[in-house]
Amino acid sequence: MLDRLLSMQVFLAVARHGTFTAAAEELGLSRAMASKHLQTLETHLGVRLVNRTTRTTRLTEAGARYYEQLSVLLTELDDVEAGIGQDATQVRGTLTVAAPPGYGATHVAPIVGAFMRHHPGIRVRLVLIEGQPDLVDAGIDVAITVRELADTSYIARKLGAVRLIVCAAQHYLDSRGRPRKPADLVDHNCLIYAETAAQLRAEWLFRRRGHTLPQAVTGNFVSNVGQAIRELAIAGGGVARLPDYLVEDALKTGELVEVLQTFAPPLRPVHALYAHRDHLPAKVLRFLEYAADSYRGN
Amino acid sequence: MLDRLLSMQVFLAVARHGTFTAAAEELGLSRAMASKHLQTLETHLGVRLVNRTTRTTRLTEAGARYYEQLSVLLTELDDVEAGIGQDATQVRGTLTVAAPPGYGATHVAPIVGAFMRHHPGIRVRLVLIEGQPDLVDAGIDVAITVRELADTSYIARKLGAVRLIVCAAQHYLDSRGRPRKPADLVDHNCLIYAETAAQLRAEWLFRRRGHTLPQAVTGNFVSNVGQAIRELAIAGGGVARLPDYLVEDALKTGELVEVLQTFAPPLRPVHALYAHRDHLPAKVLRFLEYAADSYRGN
DNA sequence: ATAGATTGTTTCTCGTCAGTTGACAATTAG
DNA sequence: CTAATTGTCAACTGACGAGAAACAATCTAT
Repeated sequence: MLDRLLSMQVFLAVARHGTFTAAAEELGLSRAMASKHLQTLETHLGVRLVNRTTRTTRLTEAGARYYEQLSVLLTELDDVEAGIGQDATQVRGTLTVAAPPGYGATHVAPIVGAFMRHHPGIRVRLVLIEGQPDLVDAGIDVAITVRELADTSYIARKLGAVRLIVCAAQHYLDSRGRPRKPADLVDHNCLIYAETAAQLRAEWLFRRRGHTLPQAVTGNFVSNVGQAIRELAIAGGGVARLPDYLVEDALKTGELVEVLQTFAPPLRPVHALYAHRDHLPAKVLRFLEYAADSYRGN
Repeated sequence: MLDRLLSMQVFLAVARHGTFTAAAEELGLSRAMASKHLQTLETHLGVRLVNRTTRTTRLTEAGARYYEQLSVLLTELDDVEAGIGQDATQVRGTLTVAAPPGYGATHVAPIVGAFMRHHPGIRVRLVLIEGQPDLVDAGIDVAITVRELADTSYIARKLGAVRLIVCAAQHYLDSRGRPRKPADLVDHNCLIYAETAAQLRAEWLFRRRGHTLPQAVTGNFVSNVGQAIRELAIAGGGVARLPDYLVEDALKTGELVEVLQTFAPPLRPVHALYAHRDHLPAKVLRFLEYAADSYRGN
């Protein structure tokens, strides 16, 4: 089957030039193929479109009508394709970014805001959500995560890392004692962050003599909301392990005090996740670049 | 290259059904081909149109916009094609018929008129012209001829025949004598019909003992307009050989008298000529049938 | 848990058809 | 008359469209 769209273009070219040879040349075809295309089109429609002798071509009545209607339709189609194609080169439309609530509000939102100032036409939907949603289902273009990568098929681009800080309120430490080494945590009430909040135990990683070793901890509280853990820790509820962005204010004001700093737990990576890498629209590509630059620049 | 139009239809079907399998089934393709079509389309546009996992499909922003615009364009295209296709089945538009002036006015015009009464929507342009014009150049759908077929590439359909009548005015015969056999014509002033009016001589065919024999004739008048020859003959200008439809009135009134009737010259065929036989519009097909029926019925 | 069903994609193979080339018939120009 | 140009037809060939089967991912059901 010949490409019907090409057949139509052949017809339009023949109608415009009045000759198969010129039409074929314009479209980069041989005369023979131009002839075949028109014949196919006529058979498809069941109507002769062009009366032709060896020296003359002339549109039939049906051909003239077809020409008028088809030429506007095909130019409209070109316009549509050109308009759609701009998504590949121009930042426009709505960009949907997902991020964890705390980190999103403090770190992602400023980046998004600056990105929007650079691209006035863009609209952004910032979704603050715990856990790792299905990007396609939720219509998310880019998801920012601050956890180790799960086993997904998403594409990940590393943006930076956050430090996990073990900390507690000063008055909690005064009453319960300050841990000096990771093993001391077994005597403390540890506030645990967990996605599936079924267990009241966890393993926190610490660096010791060049090795990363897990330390089992338990406590009376578990949550998938980091801010809840922070508030509980400030209230003296126990020892928390939280990312720096959640606690840096509290550390400055003295509401929380860092402990076990010399056993610096490994950095937790910040990734941008997206569902695929084919034909990404410009809004996504540019935002990924902008976010990466922001992390490098800070 | 995959058929781009089909790729678009695949995209629309996927958008509508939300699944490749259903879309492929609707279009009679395999899942594999549906997938390829969409990929090709996305590559062509440079934009991803459908985000898909193994269980979910969801239009991207560009895809949603493309769907809206494309669906109306493709239905418009269908409408156009359906409208054009009607030329193959419905009698409509303008039918251009060519005929010799005399014969056209007396015989073709009535047929055309009856045809128009049967098809109220049709418009007819009846071109009365001597000679044999280029059908394509002149935009003629059907040409009626009353001559032997020239060596053309046109398609001919025989409609009937006219009798060539040799005749003269009575007072001419009284003064110059009445021819009794074809050879007697050499003593008469013969009025000659000729397309290319260069020669004052011609050969008229007569039937004699089962054979058709030419008789050379000459005279002082030649024309490519039959009616002019008739008027000159009525005025006593000489012997004319004219088709029956031109002289039947004059024969009834006695203005002209037939001679050499027993040597009945061969019938001259009436043909309908048209330029091609592929994809004839209904207006032409039906008119050809109608004209043939009219000749058979009379 | 485990197996089965269904999704979209990939890989591979095969047969066909799109497209070039070259000749042909018809026509015009010079 | 020759030369050039028209659209079309016929033959050839290489690429690519299309189906089958395997695969990876996911949901359902037992």
